[in-house]
Amino acid sequence: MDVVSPELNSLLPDEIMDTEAIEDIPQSQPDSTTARPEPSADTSVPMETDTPVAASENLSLCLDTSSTGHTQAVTTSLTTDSTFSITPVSQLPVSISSTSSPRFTLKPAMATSTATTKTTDSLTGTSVTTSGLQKLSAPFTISAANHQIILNKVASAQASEAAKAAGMQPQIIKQDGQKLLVTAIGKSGQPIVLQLPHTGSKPGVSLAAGDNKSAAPQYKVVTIGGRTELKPMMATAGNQLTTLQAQQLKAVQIAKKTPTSSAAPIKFIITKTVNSKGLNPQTSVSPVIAGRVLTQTSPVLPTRTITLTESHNTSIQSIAGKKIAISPLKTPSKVTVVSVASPTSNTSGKSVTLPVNVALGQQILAVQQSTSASPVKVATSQATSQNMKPVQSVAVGGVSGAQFKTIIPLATQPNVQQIQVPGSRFHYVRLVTATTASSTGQPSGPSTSSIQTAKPMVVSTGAVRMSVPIVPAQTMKQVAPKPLTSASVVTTTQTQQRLIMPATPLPQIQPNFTNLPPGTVLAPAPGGGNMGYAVVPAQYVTQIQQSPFVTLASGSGFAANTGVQTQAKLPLNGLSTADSTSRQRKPCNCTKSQCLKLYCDCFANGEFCSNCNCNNCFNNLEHETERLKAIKTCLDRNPEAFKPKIGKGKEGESDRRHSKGCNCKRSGCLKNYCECYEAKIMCSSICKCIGCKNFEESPERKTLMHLADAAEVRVQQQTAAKTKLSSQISDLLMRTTPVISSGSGRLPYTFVTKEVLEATCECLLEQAKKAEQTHQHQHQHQHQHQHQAEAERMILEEFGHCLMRIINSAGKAKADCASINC
DNA sequence: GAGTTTGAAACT
DNA sequence: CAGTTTCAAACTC
Repeated sequence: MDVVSPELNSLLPDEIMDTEAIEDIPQSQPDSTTARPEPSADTSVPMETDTPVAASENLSLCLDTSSTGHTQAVTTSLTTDSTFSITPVSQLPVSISSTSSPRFTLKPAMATSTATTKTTDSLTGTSVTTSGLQKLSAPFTISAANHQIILNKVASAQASEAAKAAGMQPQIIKQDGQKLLVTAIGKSGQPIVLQLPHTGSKPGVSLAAGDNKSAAPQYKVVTIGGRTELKPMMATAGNQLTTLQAQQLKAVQIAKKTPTSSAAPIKFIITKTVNSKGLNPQTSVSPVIAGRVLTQTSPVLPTRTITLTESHNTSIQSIAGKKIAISPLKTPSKVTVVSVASPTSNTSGKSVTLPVNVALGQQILAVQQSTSASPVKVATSQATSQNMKPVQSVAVGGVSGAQFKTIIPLATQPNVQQIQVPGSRFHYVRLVTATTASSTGQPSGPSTSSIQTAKPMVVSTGAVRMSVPIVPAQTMKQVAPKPLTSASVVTTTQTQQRLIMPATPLPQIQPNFTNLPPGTVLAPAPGGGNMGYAVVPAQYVTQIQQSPFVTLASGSGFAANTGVQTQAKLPLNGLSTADSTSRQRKPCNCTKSQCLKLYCDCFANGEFCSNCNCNNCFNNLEHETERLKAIKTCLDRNPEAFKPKIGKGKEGESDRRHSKGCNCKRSGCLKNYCECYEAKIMCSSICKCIGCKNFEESPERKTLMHLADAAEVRVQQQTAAKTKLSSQISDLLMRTTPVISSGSGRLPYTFVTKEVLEATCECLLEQAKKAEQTHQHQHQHQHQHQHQAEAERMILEEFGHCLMRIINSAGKAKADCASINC
C-alpha cells in the first residue's frame, strides 16, 4: 500500500538527511548520507538486545564506505560460526559465498553487466554469488521464524543503472521460510533476500532468488548505506515483490561509515530510507519491520554491537545513554526519519541496545546517527490499547548542531507520531492513520502488544551479533509511545489520538524536504490514501509532549493554541544546542509581514510565533494554509531559505561561516546588523561587505572582542556575585529564620522567646525601679526632666545589656549546635 | 520609548 | 542580475 507519493518517497531520504550534522557531507558522495567520516571514537554505537533468542546467533553489520563514494560494497566475512558480519567495501560485484562453516559473506558491489547468481545451499553454510549485483560473504546463522532481513547494498547511481540493466533481482536466501533481505536502499538498490531459518541454531543459508513461498513471509529490510533508489529491489523481486508489497515492507537504512581497519568504535547510523528519485510506487513500498535487533560491529575490531531490539515490555530501554523510541504504527505508512547522534563514549566491546518496537505495517524511514556525543535514546513505543489511536513518537537525545526531522504522514484520522530532538531545528511529526487496527481481525485488548509475540532473531557473528525480533504484522494493532526517562527523550504515553497538523492535503505544496520548514504539509500520495506529511515546529512537539492529553482539533484545523505554544529550543546559527537551549528566541515585532516572510525571525527559523509582539500574525497553525503558501513562496525564491545561514564548521567554530556572506556597507561588519558579526564569525571571501573590519587581524574587531569579553566577564562576575550573595542570604535566612516547630512554639535559633522577652522586661523594669530609687534617695534636688533622662539612659543601657546577652547566648547556642551538627 | 540606522529580504 | 523598496532588527538618543 502506498501511503506516500513516489515523489515524496524520492524526497524523503535526502530530506531526512538534511541535517546540520550531515551538511558536512558532500552530496557528491553517494554514501555520504549513510556513511560519514567520523572520528573513530564516535562511530560505534553498540547495542544489545534485551532478550536475544539465540545467544549464539549474532549478526554484525560492519559498514565501511569507501572514500571514493561511488562504489560502496558490503562485505560480510564469516569469521566464526554463527557469525554474520557485513562489511561494506567498494566492490561492485556481489557474491554470496559460504564455506563449510556457517559463513555468509555479503559483498554488495556495483552492478555489473552480468547478472548471474550462484547459489550454494548447505547445512553448514551457504554461498551465494551474484555477479553484477552484490557480493555477500559472511558466516552467519540467522534464526528468526518467519522473519526476513533485507539488506540493500549501497551502490552508486551507475551501479544502479547497471543493475537495472542486469535485471537486478534481490538475492533471496530462503531457509525454512525465513527471509533475510539485505539490500542497499539507494544507489544500486540491489536487494538480497535471505530467507531465514526458523531455528537460529542452524548455520547456513539457503539461497533461493525469487523463490519465496513462505506462508506468511515477513520481511525485514535493512538498508545499509546508499542514498539511491530502493526500487530495484521491489521491482525485481518477482513474487517477492508482491509479497513485499502485500506485507508492506518497511526499510530501515542503516548507514555507517567506518574504516574497517580502525579500531575506533563503529558509528552506527540508522538513516533515511531509500533516496528514491524516480522511485516507482511499488519500490516506494515501505518495508515492514516487525521488530529487530541489530548488532553492528566491526568484524576485525573489538566487538561493537549496535542492537536494535524489540522490547517485549513497554519500559524504555536506554543503552549507552541513547534511546530511540519508535512507536510502531498500526497501518503501514511512510517512514520516519530520525537522526541519532552516536555516543562518543562508546567503546569497542561495548554494546548498546536500541529497543525498537515496530509492528508490521509500520514504517521507519530513517534513523540517522549523528556524530555528536550527546546521548540519544531510542525507544519504541507500543500500543497498549486497541481503541487507542497509535501514536508514534521518537525521541532523540540532543545533538549539537544536528537537525532532526520527523515526517508525519497526514491522515484523515489524526494519529500523531512525534519526534523530539532537543537542539534540533526541525521537528517532524508523523500523522498516522489508525484504520487497520480492527482490520487485522485479531482481537486486541487493552495493553495488548504485538511485540509480545515478536520473536527476536539473533544472528551471531563472533563479536558482533544481530538479533531481530520480528512481529507479525497482524499482531501489531496499536502503538503507544513508551515513556522515556531521559530528558532528551520525549515522553508521550498518551493514549489519545492527537492531530498535530491539519490533515487537509495541500498538493500544491510539496517543497523539497531538505528545505522544509516546520509546518510544511506534504500532499498525500496520489492514490495512496490520505496519507501526507506534515512538518511540525518543535514547539508544537513540545507542546504535545507537555500536554499529551490535549486533543487538537482534527481536520478543521487547530483551535487557538498560541497560548500553549512553547518556545522551541533550537540551535541558532550553528550554535550548540546548549547555547540555543539556554536562551529563548527573541519575540518578533513584525507588523506588516504577517510573520510570513523571512523578515520575521520566527518564520525564518521555522518556528511559529509564540509570545511575540507581532501584529496580524499568520505564523501559526490557525493560518496554516497561508503559512504553507508563504513557505512555498520562500522556497521557490530560495530553496535554501530555511537552512541555517551559518554553516557548521567541520572542526569547530573556526570553519563556520555565513552561507551567503554579508553585504554590509556602513557598519563595518562590527555591529549586529552584520549577520556574520552577529553570529560571532569572521567575514569570509564570499562576503560582499564594504569597509569590513570583521576579520581576524582587525584591531577594531579585537577591541570589540576585548570589550565584549570584558563585559561578559563582568556580567558573569556580577551574576556570580549575585548568586553567591543570594545563596548566602538564603542560607542565613534558613538558619536564622524561625522555623515553627510543631507544638511547643519554641523556635530554633530564635532567642527572643517569650521567656527571654519577659526576662528582658523584668530587667528593664528593675532598672527603672533602680533609677527611681536612686533619684529619690540621692538626687531629690534634681529636676524632674533630668531624672527622666537619667532613668531612660539607665533603662536603655540595661536594654543594651540584655541584647548583648541575648546575642551572646544565641552565638554560643549556634556554635554548640554546629558542634553537634544539628 | 521614539526615532534613526542598517542590511537582509522582497520586489521590479 | 542589478537596482529599488520594504521590512524589522539594531542602534542611538
